[in-house]
Amino acid sequence: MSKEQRQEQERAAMRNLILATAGELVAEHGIEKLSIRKIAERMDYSAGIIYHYFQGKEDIVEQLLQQGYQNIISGLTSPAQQPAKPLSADNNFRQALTQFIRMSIAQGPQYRNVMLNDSPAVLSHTGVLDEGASQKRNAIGLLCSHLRELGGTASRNETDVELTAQVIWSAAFGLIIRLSVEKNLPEEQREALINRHVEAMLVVAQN
Amino acid sequence: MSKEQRQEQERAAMRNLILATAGELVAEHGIEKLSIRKIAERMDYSAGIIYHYFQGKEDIVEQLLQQGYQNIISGLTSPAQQPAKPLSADNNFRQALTQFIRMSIAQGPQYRNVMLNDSPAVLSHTGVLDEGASQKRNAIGLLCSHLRELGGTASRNETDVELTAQVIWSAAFGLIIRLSVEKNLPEEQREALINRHVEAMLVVAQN
Amino acid sequence: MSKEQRQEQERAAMRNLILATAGELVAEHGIEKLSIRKIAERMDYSAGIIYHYFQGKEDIVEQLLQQGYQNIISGLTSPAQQPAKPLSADNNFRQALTQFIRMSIAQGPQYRNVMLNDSPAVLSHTGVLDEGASQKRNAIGLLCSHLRELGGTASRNETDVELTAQVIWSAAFGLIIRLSVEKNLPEEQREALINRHVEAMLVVAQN
Amino acid sequence: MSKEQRQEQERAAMRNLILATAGELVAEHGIEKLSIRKIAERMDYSAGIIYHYFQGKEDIVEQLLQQGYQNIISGLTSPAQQPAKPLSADNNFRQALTQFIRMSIAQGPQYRNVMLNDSPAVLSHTGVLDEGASQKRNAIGLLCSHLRELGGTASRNETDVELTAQVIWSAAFGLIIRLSVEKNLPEEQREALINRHVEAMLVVAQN
DNA sequence: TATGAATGAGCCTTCATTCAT
DNA sequence: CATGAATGAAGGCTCATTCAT
Repeated sequence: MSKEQRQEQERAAMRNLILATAGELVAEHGIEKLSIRKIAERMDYSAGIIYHYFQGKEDIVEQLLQQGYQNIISGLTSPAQQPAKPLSADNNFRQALTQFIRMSIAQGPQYRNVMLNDSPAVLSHTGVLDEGASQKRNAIGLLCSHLRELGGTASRNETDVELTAQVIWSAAFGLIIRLSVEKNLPEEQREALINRHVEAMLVVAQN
Repeated sequence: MSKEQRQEQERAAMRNLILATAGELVAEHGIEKLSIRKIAERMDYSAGIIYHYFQGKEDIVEQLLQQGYQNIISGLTSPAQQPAKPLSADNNFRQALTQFIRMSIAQGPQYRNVMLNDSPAVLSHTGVLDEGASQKRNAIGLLCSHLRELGGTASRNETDVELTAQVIWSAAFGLIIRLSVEKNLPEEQREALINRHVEAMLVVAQN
Repeated sequence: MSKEQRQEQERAAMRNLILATAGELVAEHGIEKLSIRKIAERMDYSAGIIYHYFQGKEDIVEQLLQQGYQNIISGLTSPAQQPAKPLSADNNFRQALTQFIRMSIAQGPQYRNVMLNDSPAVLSHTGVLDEGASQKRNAIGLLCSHLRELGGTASRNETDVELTAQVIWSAAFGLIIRLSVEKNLPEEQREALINRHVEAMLVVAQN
Repeated sequence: MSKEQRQEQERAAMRNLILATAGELVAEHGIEKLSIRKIAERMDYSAGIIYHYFQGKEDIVEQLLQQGYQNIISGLTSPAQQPAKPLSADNNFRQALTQFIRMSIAQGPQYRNVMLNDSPAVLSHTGVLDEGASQKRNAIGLLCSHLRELGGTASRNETDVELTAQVIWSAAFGLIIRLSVEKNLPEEQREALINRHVEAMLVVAQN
């Protein structure tokens, strides 16, 4: 058993090494330029060996996207779940949204790769606009909680809350993508935009 | 002259056919998979002939993007410039924003190709987040006008107005992209999201 | 008749234009890079028309070489045949050889193209080393005359004179080619080499 | 180790096979017509494999030239350095020059490829006409030694000796190239020309 | 006479993938 | 487990040549 376990572990380690290396290359040159050979070359392995650990290039790309998705998800939810010190509802919202934006930007190019991918397989993990998303997506669910906490929600039914959360989420998404596309903006302008965005969304949330 | 005209026309027709075919392929498999050979194959022509009409692949891609860009631009400005009957400021804003969203969506995949392209050449036409964008981008400039009209602007300086316009623009951008990625949403949900978005942005604009 | 003549003349003019243009291109980029399209482009004609005047690329190249050969030949013989003022036999030889070298260099790249071409067709015009060349090649014949004039020939039979002429000719040829290959030599060095060469060959001729 | 060695050897063998095949093709159709595909085709391999052994076409051509260059160099220097039995200065010169000519001719087409190549990279190894070449080129240096030994040098300064060596070298070069271009000369004529050339150059050297 | 459309072959190169070892 | 040889397809591009007009 010990032997089998070790083998299993080594296999997993190799798979991770491959994925990590692939990730680096994607980050550097974009997913379209990714090639098995380049992965192997950077790992100082031969190209053939990769086929012992993955079925082919598609397999690797798929795993990469899923992994990317998990990073994104975990990056989003964990901090929000731990508001070290409960602040006012306003500030809770501000902090959660800001963190959402900053964490997403921090993901780098992977965020774009994942969130702009429209293959059904990926979308089943990343879709947020369908009715009922608040149940399936932590991010939307969390936003709904914030909205309820902020009170302007008295007159709203559940559907309305969810729609508002989706609108806020996609607004943030737009800013994140835009900042990633217009990648040469001065730091100050980026900050100003994020701040103005958060304030604007707070107004939406309160209304 | 008639002859020359006909020739010129045929030449233009061929160029358009090539661009259209390229457009199809891009819509189907993404711009990265576009290849001269595939264009020719789908047109039932030999690959070489394409070099009679374009200088190379780059040329084609560029034309494709510019064409896309021009559609987008014209889609944006013209309707807003013709508010058939001046309505209330509120409704003006609602209508302009809704049209902006719908027109962008109507562009189809080309909108994504253009607006997510981060090459400097394209960005010089599509960038909207830098300081001073209200002077260079009709869309931002128009939004600024709307914001001033809506009054909540009393306390705002010019910079603030621009920032708000940029925040609203990128929020709409996020929704548009999201709707294009999550392309299988039910019609009703799409409508609900757009409506909720417009109302939310109105609140932002008035505030 | 007048009409036919005119046509014939125009046809010849066009052929010459094509050959001249091809010659330019060869001089600029080497014969290997010559292409029908580039000829046509530089002439501001379409590529197809060239096939009205020549059978194909090979045809053009062949004509070009022959023309080049004729330039070379005419360059060589005419000045030597007109020693304006008869000098001493020594100086006659010096002048003839120097002119041979300078004229050949003046031909530019065409000299190399022609004289290094080893196709039978070209060789039948440019070969100088076979027995009896003094009868068929003006250059060798002329050198033989000079050798006889210079006297050291008393002890030589005809074959020996021809061999000596061929040795001198190929020695000059070697210098010419070398100067064309080592194209960045300082002017002074070139002159020094030519002078030393001529003096050396004079010694050979006198001996 | 045995295994590694074998692999290394096989790799080298393949590289040599490629270079040899390339050499054949160059000899047959000239270096300008050389193509990766043709090399592979003649080897009964696929074109791609060649990129396992060489970085690209340029790499192959370079190796080919260097190989040719080294053959030429080694052919030149070694015999001259081993005058088995010191003969008279006259005969030393005769033997050295004859060997130089015969060895160069023995190189076959490669000699032409190398010595007529005017790219700076190659010229830096093959240039012989610049001032000071006697220090950098064994062939010229050796000729200078011979010239000094032959005595006629009393009245010559160093520059003059070098120039004479260069003139003799380029004369031999001319004969070599000419014999390679006029490749169908009868054997006897070739021999007669070489002999006459050597005698003529001896006169130059002695004078 | 002259054009421009069109083709098919060829070029160099990269790549995913397979396989014997 | 790991390698390196090998292939076949694909990609961008240039070219000689043909042909209808």
